[in-house]
Amino acid sequence: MFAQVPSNVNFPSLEEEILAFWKQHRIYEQSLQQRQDAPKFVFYEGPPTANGLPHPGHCLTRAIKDLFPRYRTMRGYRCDRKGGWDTHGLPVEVEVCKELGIHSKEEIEAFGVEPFIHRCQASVWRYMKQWEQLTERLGFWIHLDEAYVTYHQSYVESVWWSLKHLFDRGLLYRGHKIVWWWAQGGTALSSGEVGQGYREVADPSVYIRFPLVDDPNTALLVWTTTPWTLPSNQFAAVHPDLNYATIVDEPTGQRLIIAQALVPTIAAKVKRELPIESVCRGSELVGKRYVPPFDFYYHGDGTRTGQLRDGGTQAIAWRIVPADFVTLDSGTGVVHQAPAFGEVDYEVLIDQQQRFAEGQGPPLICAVGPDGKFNDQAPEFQGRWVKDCDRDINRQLRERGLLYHQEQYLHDYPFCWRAEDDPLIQYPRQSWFIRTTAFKDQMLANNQKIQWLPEHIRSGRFGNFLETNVDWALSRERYWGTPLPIWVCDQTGRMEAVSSYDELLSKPDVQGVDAWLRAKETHPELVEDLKVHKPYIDAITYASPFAQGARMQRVPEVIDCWYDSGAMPFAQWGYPHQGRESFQQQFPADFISEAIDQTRGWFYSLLAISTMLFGDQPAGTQPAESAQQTVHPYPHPYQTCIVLGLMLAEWWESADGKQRFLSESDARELCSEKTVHRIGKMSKQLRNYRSPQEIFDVYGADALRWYFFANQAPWNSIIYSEKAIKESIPEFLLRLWNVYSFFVIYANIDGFDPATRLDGHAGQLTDADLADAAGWRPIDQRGELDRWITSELHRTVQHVTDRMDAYDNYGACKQLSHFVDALSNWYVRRSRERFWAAQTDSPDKLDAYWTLYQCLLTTSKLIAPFTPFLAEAMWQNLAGVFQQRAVESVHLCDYPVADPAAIDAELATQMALLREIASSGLRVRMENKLKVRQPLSKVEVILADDTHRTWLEQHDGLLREELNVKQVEYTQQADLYIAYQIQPNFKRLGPRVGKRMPQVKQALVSADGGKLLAELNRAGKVLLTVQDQTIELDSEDIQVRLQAREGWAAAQGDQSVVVLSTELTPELIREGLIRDLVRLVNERRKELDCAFTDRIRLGIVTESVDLTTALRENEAYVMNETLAREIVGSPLDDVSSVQQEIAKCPVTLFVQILHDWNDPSED
RNA sequence: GGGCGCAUAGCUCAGUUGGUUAGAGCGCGUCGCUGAUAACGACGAGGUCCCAAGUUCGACUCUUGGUGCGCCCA
Repeated sequence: MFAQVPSNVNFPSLEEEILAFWKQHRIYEQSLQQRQDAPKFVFYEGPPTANGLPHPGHCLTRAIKDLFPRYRTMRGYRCDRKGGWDTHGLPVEVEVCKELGIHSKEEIEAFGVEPFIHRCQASVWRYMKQWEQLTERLGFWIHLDEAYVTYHQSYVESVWWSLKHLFDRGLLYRGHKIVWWWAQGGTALSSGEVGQGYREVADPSVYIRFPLVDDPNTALLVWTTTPWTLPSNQFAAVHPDLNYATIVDEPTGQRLIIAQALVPTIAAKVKRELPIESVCRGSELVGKRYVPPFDFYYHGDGTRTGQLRDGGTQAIAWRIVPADFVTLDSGTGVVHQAPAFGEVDYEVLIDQQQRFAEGQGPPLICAVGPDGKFNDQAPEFQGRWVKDCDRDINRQLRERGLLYHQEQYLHDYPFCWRAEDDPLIQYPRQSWFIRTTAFKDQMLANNQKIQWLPEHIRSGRFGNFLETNVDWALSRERYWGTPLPIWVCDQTGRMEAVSSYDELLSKPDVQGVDAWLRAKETHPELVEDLKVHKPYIDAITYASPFAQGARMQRVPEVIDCWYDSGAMPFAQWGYPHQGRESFQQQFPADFISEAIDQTRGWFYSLLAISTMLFGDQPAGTQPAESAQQTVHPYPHPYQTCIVLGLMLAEWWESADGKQRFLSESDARELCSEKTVHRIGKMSKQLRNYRSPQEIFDVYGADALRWYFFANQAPWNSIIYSEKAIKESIPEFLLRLWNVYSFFVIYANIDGFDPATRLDGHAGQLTDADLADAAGWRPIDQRGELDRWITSELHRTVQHVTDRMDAYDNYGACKQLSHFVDALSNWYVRRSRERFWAAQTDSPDKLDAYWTLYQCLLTTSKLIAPFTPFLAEAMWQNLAGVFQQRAVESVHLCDYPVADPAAIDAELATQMALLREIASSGLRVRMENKLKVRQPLSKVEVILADDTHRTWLEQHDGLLREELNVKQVEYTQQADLYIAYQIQPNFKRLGPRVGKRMPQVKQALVSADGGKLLAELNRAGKVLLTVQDQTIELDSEDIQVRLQAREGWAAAQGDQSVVVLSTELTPELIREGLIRDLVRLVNERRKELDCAFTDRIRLGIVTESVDLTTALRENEAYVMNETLAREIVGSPLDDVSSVQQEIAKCPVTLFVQILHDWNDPSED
């Protein structure tokens, strides 16, 4: 016997039971164990950070990350799933700072770097519990207890190894980077932080004259909103392809050079005519020298020249340079360049430097200190905050006649998000870079080979990003991160990289290890991993190999935590210091997935690091002896990447936006005014989404998973809609559950127990496993309906595996839904009579049970990767009857394989046609208000073609039942009911008739369809004359449409027209009354909570003669349908009655349950 | 400002190498079914397939140019 299935199933509590079962029986571990020697399917976990709470977006990534490994495991692969945690970086530091109530780096240093990083290390585990709970509850199978952790010593040392590798090959170098700098706090801000702090402010907008050296009465006119950068001016940039005008400023007689297109704009600003004297191309201006507004640098270097690489000499600075970024959107078309304070300006400087021989080019000049105050190179302003000097600078320029025009300029400018009054400035900082640009071609080649989903990522967002690659700015001037493993000689400045802690300790005359030892003594609880972190690692010095008596000291920086995560393919194993074999086996990954925001994050860091370490090397790079690597063929380190869309929140808010509701019904109930439906970003502050835990508790993890998988392609953005999640229950989960429950109810009633019908091993309960069971017949011996649903099942298996092999979960889910619908709404619906049949062991009934049983077992395997809980619940019961003889869990089964022999395409077509006819029939009934309970004498069907007619005639039993008619006739007199409309088969004829298509169409449509078809049937072809040319058409060249004629109770489908006989005889009417009666009695049975098998006594009191007659004629039928042992025409004593109406006549029903009836064999 | 993506029913989305009647689910309405039943079925209303031009016998689909929205980057 199967366990009873509750009809009001509670999925969340069911799931909790399944979780306990998996844990107790170690199903996940077993699923790996039994694939011990199978081919690998490699999955990489993109590490989340556990110092924030998991939110719904993480559920999506974790669900997708679970789906494909589960699927591949069932398909016969071994898929190890090692977890991972990202633990370094600024967000962790910020969290700790919040906790301590401090902000700036000074405050951190005052607090002490040592206790600070202790807190960072503790903080990264703050929400560990919640993450573990979410992971488990969602059904995400992954080894969290063996997860890699980016701060672990072994991980850090792997990263060190890779950096040493790059350093030794000259790919890791020190340079400058222009950063958004919080001068008061002494720190750079990430772009995210900068983005938070934009505010609209009014800045001075000034137009300054830069007189030409050769022609002091002519000046470049430049525009800036940051006068304080003028003392650090190095160049003026023009666009080489723009036209520049020399204009005369009449009051002074001075000439000015500006972009020709901007002359009217400038003229409007100064409110006077600016006559153009001459025009030239920007390229003609390039190289001209000018006098900068301040001579802090100019007085020493103004005439200095340097050797150019391709011969000749040139002034190192204060001349016009070409630049493509110059636009006509604002300013004058001549752009002031202060490379210290702007990224593009800095690139101009680098370009210029590269034109000169080594050491001859322009240096970076910068009159401002890291504190944001002018330094000693601008003595006049020294010690003053730069922004405070704007006014004085302007006044001075005006006095010197250089300020041509001044106004106010409103624009967005970033301020520090932690100190609102502090404007940020762009500022050059020394930084370490990885020369990724040298690998651009290799990265592009690697990228070409990656299977991106969606595909456009390859040449789109990701490809473009690679095309515009700039060197990776690796270092961070922070505290909690992987320390940059480079030690520098305090005398020569020469450097070397170190690849492990042991290597460091083996250096000559190592000192400073005691810093860690002392810390460990005072805090024995400190984890050993901290010794490779700041400040302990900074304390370690050793004797320099470069100079006698010199010491090697580590550089102060830590690295970008994106590098950590990108190093995970090898660092998760501690490679190459350990885990060499694991790395070899688990590289590259077959599959990874994250959301689209990782394009420039993890997807890039993985690809860049892997390409540099394990890819082809660009010509000219020196292989490092220390790290000979095997070159792996592309793609690596991942072959397939699903790029998930963003997850959005849905909520309702009041017109003023003050009240927010998470569901429409709440909004209606709780808000008096009209509410607005909103879709937007998830926001912790707005609290515009429910926590995943709430969703699990109310709807369950399967509902959430199915919603994610089945509702849209994964790369589309997805709305975290509670309503839609809720709806996935009736749409799929409950529909399948009902079929399953139906099966169990009747199997138990009839005592259909597969376990008693089969001896020995039952295994995975495949067709082959069940073939020896008593009463089991091969599919081809079963009835049409059984063969049809089996064919549908195998077709579904085929399509689902095809889709899943292509990483298309959405397509796979559609197939699954379609199958469950067919199973529920056609197979079970049309088979009900067979399950109710009295004889419990007729071959037909057993066929029905075996067929449905096998469909359900296979479905539970098919859905196992998608909705693992429901799949397991079904398996535990359906296979559970075999106890130890069957596989313990559906997740230990192989994924079903389609048997092509079981797929019957013709039968599928025929059944589809049958369903179309049934559907049309129901429609005619409705249009003519003939309810289905009223039997009708006849339905006539006209087919568009006769191919399947014989089959249909043989299977009209289904139609008779479904449509409740006595007779189905495939009529010969089609012309009476329908007209044929002939259309060309455009796809087929298009290439043949081309431009004549409109005429062909006209000819066909206006022809007599009936005649044309008759001719076609007779001769196999017809001739059509169009524009004096004859075209021969065969039956495939045309499409036939049927059109029901007016005046009949008819409905048309694609392939058929159904005509209903609406004539009602008294006999038919009486039969209809009986069907009504049966329904009312059964409704009463239900009210009385009858068991399915309870027998009753029935009393019927009515004055309707028709009904009484009908009852007399159909007594046996009524008794059978209602399980009545006796029917009387009078009230039953002590039995409560119900008052009903049949055909507008009052009827009183008495239903008495016969509890003493206990012999099921009697019927 | 640049890159990428999206735009189809009230909502969320499909739409397969261009083929002439553009679909699904939900929602809404009507009707029906009823021992799977807090399910289910049928039908209906609802579409300038964002706009414009082009290519073509034929464009939701291809090309170009716009408009709007989103994301990433500046």
